[in-house]
Amino acid sequence: MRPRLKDVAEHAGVSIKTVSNVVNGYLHVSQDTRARVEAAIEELAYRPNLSARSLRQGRSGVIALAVPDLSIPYFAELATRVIEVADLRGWTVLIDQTQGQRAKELLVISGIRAQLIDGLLFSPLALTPADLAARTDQTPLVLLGERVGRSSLDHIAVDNVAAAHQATTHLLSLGRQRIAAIGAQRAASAMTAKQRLRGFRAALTAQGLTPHAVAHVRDFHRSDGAAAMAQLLDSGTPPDAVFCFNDTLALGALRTLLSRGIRVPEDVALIGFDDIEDGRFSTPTLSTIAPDKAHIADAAVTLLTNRLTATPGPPQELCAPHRLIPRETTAL
Amino acid sequence: MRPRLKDVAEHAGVSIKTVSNVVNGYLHVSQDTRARVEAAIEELAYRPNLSARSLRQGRSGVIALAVPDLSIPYFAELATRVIEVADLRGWTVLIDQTQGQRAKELLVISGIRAQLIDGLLFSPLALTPADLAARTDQTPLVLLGERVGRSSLDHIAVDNVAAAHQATTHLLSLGRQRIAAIGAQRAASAMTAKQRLRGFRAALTAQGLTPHAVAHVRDFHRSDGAAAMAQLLDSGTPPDAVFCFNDTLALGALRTLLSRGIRVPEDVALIGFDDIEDGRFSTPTLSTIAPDKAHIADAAVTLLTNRLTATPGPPQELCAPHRLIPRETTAL
DNA sequence: CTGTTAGCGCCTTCAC
DNA sequence: GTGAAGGCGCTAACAG
Repeated sequence: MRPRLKDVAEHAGVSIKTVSNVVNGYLHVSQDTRARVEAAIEELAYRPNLSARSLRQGRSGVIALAVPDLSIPYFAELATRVIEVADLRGWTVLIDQTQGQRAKELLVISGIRAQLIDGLLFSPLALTPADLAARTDQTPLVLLGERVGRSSLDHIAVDNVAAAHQATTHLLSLGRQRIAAIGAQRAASAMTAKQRLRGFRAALTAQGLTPHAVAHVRDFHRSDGAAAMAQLLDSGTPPDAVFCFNDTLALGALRTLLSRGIRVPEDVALIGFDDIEDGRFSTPTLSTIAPDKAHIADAAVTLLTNRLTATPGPPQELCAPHRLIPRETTAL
Repeated sequence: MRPRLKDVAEHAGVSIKTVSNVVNGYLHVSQDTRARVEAAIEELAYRPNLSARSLRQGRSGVIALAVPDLSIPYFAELATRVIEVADLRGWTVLIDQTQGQRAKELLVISGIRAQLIDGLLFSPLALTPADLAARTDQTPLVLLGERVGRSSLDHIAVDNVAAAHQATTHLLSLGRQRIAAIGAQRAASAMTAKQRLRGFRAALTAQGLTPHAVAHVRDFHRSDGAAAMAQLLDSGTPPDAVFCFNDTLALGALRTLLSRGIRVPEDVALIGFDDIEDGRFSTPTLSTIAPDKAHIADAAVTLLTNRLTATPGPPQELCAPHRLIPRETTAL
């Protein structure tokens, strides 16, 4: 049996409360008593029962991070940051993977982890505004990535329209004219793809151009990018530049181009989005838009912390910085 | 205030026990009563308090997965699998990142999460056998990856020596003679590197050869692989084949080779270890040893589940399957 | 500065 | 098939 507070108290010859005071770092304990209690804790290898503490205090110190899939580099890198930041602030992070499936995403916001988690960081893919609006669970929630409709929820994301505009403008600055996009999605909930597509179109329109082509994908995976690029190449005039809506799509597209002997960037320039580690070591290295992931993670945890401690205020919509990182796939 | 079991009971006009029976799916509840209770649960949006349940039952349904860093693709892919498998068996997974730092790894096995987690899956990097032997916490623990000394702990890993032998033999089968390794590590705790080095040496010795070179690295990151390859190329005769102790090292090495105009595999053949997604889309695609990650994740969760439910038996040492996947970096 | 008491919400035991 | 009572281990409130 694990030792309890009571056991430590008996062992040290003090009351339960005193042990509790020592464990929780309260000040008003004499040097001598403290030392005796600490010795008893050490000797019995006492560890506080976090379930009991959580029940008593009404908070567990655990938050959940719900993402589509950790094997997607962007989410893995984001999770890394979130866990780091959370750890610094004394939170423990539990991970839920939704695979972007609406059923699983609904479960995540249904309060399935009631009183196990104090708050939830959530990057939804399939939820509709109605789904979020219909939520009854009261667990504080912060959305990462696109706002899902006009939800009145805390939220942190990059400005996708502006970033996509910037990526496209970068391709235009190379003198390219036949600019295609890879990554459009038909689902009504695919806000990220829609916003990046909007920025892409706007940048072209500003120069009096129209998209050379817009390839749709199912997911943002390498294989989708590879297939989409193959399709672009097989149907009519090839593009001379492509904006891929994320880096994994771009790396898949790059693979297709190189395997067909098409030179990058000479024949086709390429830019992605996310700045994942892979793109810094591909050949050629991948130009990209880098969202400030550390900022996103930090802001997300901060928003949640505020919801849990500060007075309730209106939902916050924060915008994380991003920057263009030109690399070899757009080097002249 | 969140509704409690008692509130639901009053609302439905039954006792607490009956509601509890419904919530926990017990059978002996009449159809009618069950329906009334379910309606009340729905109406009040009742969710069981998991902290209270956990305190009462002595188990939380949460396990921890402790890995060095989720932004390392191998661990991200492993975590994905672990979370999936755990979810299927009703476990929730919480992640601890150690950065391979001994202090953090010690914290992980110190029982810091006592009674919050029911068990721990742990992939240590820096711990010594003595550290593990000195552990006092009783939380069931399963080690992933190399055995740390002769610890009597549950454990699942691939046979690194055999796998490294196989990778090296594959390079030899191409007729290469000047075969180098990248990934040796000096730390006494670096069991993975030591075992792969052993398999590498053994395969060469079996053919009457000696290593052309053995490059040491600090971490198994792309940048370490790139730097190590640069060093190999700058010091004497270049190798004609290289076994990198993991895929990220190999992708870093590949970057260095290609950026110097060295042809892969014509001039230098390359093989990695882990079979991460990136290697399937690099140009050229990366030959590798693929550990069966799904098997590892499944076995790990199974070992832990057994510890938590079955009678205590001797620690199990399981070996996960692996296979050689030849791709373009070793294609003749 | 230290001790006592009550109760967080749930599930299990024992009645009925 | 359902109801009542007690306690899991902890901390807050209140004494002393």
